[in-house]
Parts: sequence; structure tokens; C-alpha cells
Amino acid sequence: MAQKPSIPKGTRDFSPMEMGRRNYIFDTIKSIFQKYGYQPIETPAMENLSTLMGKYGEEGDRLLFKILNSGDYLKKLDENDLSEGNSQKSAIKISEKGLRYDLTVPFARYVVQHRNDIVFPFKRYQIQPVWRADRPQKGRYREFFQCDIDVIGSNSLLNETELIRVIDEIFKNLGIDITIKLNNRKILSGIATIIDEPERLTDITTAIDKLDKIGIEKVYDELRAKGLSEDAINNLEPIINLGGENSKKLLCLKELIGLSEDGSKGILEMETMLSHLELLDIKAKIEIDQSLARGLNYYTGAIIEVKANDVNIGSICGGGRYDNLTGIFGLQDVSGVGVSFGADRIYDVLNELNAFPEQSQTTSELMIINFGEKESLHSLQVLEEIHKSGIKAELYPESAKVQKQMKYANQKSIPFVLLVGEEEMKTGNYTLKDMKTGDQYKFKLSQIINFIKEY
RNA sequence: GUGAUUGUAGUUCAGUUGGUUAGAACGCCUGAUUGUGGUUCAGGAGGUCGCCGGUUCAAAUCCGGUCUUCCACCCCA
Repeated sequence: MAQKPSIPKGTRDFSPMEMGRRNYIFDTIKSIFQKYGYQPIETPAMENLSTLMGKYGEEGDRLLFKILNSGDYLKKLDENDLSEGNSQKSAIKISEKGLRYDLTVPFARYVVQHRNDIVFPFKRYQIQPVWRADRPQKGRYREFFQCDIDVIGSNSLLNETELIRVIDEIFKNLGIDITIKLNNRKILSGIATIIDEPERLTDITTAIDKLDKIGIEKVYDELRAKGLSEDAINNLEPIINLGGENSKKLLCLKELIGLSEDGSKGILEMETMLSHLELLDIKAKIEIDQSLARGLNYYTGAIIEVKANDVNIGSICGGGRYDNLTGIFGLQDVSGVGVSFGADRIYDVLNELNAFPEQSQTTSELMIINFGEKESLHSLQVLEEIHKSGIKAELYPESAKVQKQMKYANQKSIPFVLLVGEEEMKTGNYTLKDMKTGDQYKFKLSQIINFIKEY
């Protein structure tokens, strides 16, 4: 027991059953991405730390997995830094690479690096694992898969609209009821301006982001703790307390922050998106949430977050517009917008809702019982013909007891078993057994193939 | 990073104020059935009680450390 092997904290193995279900999610997502014209790319698991550091805020930097340099990395260490216990400085010297933290930043790097080969606007999708040195808990893993779509090189709000169209279609197909929450960084910065605290944007947004969780009084406490004046907090109150329909929220926002330049821009963007969505047949609930902030600090315009209505697991999809992510890597004035689907959380949601389709496991449709040397050689040829017809089939590799072989087929939920014994070999009439009903038929090879195909 | 929590058979869990041989269910294996699974019946195998150390005549049980599980916060998919 104690000597059992194990895997690192927050990582998981996936069994054939789980893979069947995961692939169902990936296939659904992928086919819809492709339907809207997105093309796949992949990037390496590791990036240079200089690419990753400083893109996700302070918290994000802490959660990056760093890869130790090879060779005698200790030589490069500065004794002063070491004795001071300056792990930040020392870390840079012994580690130059890190595991990617998300797919958006590597994508921005990719775009800048390959700008001459890319046709803009570039619509790409990417389904790969990412790693975060977080403490694992419900719906939170250290290795998990993101499914990203982004459009880069287009300012049009049609892109935002399309992303919401895609989100709605994916979750509709998966059978998950969702609410899509919308906000805009410009509205947030308008709020900060109007209460005369433009420098405090991040403090304000992270505080009001917690509104649902800790209640309004505690939000005020936190804002006071961060040094906001009572005047500013009083001015903030009507904005935080906004409720009601989207149209009403927009009207109020206009009144409250319409005078600030950013604020009115943000409201206009929001209005445009909502008017686009009116034209579409969107099933999900769409809600303006002026408290939605999102910590990733590269967002500059619309912010999108998706929650499952029936399962409490945090957001299962999120994203937004970033105007200058490529600028950090040296390509100015290229705006992008994208969202990321959290495959692992979607899995957990479907699991909790019991909403996986029955047939998500990959298994043979037919298994041939192995009766011994002579029979297995004959069966090999039968199997060859069955495979040629496109049916998934296997021959049990040992001439074990029929009982045992039947049990194997049963446990792998193989629906049909074929008995090829001495008598069957002689007549060419094989015994086909339907494992569900227990019925047995005497069929010729061609009949077997037709029977299974039509089943 | 902060705070709680868990660890006993393949799995899910019992195990009294420290006391002699650590249990159950399910699963697994064998047989009833040498050409028939999923049901039934009979039998069987399987545990360094997470790891290291301490207290004690005696530790699954008490103490310390460590790892692990899971949850909340932070943050996020």
C-alpha cells in the first residue's frame, strides 16, 4: 500500500471510460469550432519564462510551473541573493522555461512570431493542456485542458457576437443550461473614473467581483481597507446595486457613467453586441453583470464568463477582448478576442448532471471466442473479413474457458460474440450471440456482417 | 500563500476508554456448468492499518514530523 506508485498532486489518469466521455466533449467542441471557420494550431507545453511572466498579474506569476535548467545551474547563482533568501531573483537564474499557464498568451506569441505567414483576421482554435501550481480542490486541477478560440486582427464586434453564438451552440449540444455573463473593461474603468479613483481600477474591480460571495458590506470594508474614500464608496453604491433587466441596467449605467469617455464607449459596445444577439436564436440566458471583473489583466474590452445553471463549480468558460497582448511581444495595434472552454469542468458538470450519452465508450462490436489453435487460425480469417467491412471486432487471444471469454465480452460491453468451433468451421454457419438478449443465430459470414451493420 | 479535513483489503467503509487472531459489503479467483456472460449456490485468496520517529509491558487507536486526500479562501477553467 505504502509503496504504491502515484502521480503528482492535482493531476489525473484517465481510464478508457473517462476517455470516451472526454472525447465526446472534445469532439463536440471541435466540430463546432470548425463549423465557424476556426483552424487548429498547437504550441509547445513549455514556453520561455520571459514569454509567460507578467502577463497574468502577480497571482499568475506565482502559479507558473517553472522548469529547472539542465546542466550545472547552481554555478550561476549569486551568493548574495541566496543568502538573502531572494528566491525570485534566484529562480530566474536557474529556470528559463515554464509550463504554459493558458493558451492565449502562447497564441499571442505565436501570432507575433509567425506574423508573415498568417492571413489576418486569424481565427484559430487550440485544444491542449495547461498547468497551474494551484492548490487542487473541487473543479480545480493542476493540469487541465482548455479549448480556446480566438480571432486576432479584427476590431469588429461581430467577433464577440460570434463567440457568444459558439458558446451557446456548444453548451446546447452538450445539454448544459448556462448563463452567459457579460461586462466590459471600459465600463469598469468608467466606473473608476466617475468616482474619481481612476488609478484604483484593479482594487475596485477585484473587490466588487466578490459581491455575490461576501455581500455588499464586506465589499465596502475591503474597499476602505484598500484606501478608498467614503465619498467614492458612496458614489459606487448605485452602480453596484444595479439590478433588473439588461436594458434597464444599460439605461442606469448610461446615467451614472455615460459622461466618462471609457464608460460611454463600453456601454456602446455592450449595446451593439446585445443588438446583434437579438438577431440570433440564442438559447442561453444573457446577463449584464457590472461586477464581473476577471483577474487576467490583459483584457481591455468585452469580458465574457459562463456559468452552469444547475451545478456550482465556478466558471466553465471565459474570455474577452485584449487590445494589446501582441504589443508586449512587439506587434502593435493588433486586437484579439477569444474565449476558453474548461473541458475538465465541463466533464464534472456533465458527470454531476448524469448527462453523458450512453455510447461514449469505444469498444468492439463483436468478439470471436477462441476455442484453440486450429479454430483461432480459422477465426483470424473470419476476423479479417469482418474488419474489411468496417466493423470493430477482436479475437480473444487465449483459448481460455468459454465462461471466462464470455465474461470478458460482457465486462467490455461488447454487444455480439461469435462462436467459431469445430462444427461451425465445417458448415460455415457461425453462431452469433446477442449479449443483450441472449439470443443465438446460425449465420453465414455475409449475414453476420449485414446483421451487425444494420443493428 | 492562509485555514480546515482525510488516509485501514482491488473499491467503499466499520473498528469501543490503547489489550491478545483487524472486520463487512462489493469486487476478484475456483467449483456447481471440460461450448455460453450478466442471476443463484458453495468455497478461497487478499492488509507492514500512508510513511518516519516517540510514549507504553502493549499502538490501527495517544504524541510529533512528513507525505497524501478533500474542501473553503485567494485566484481561476
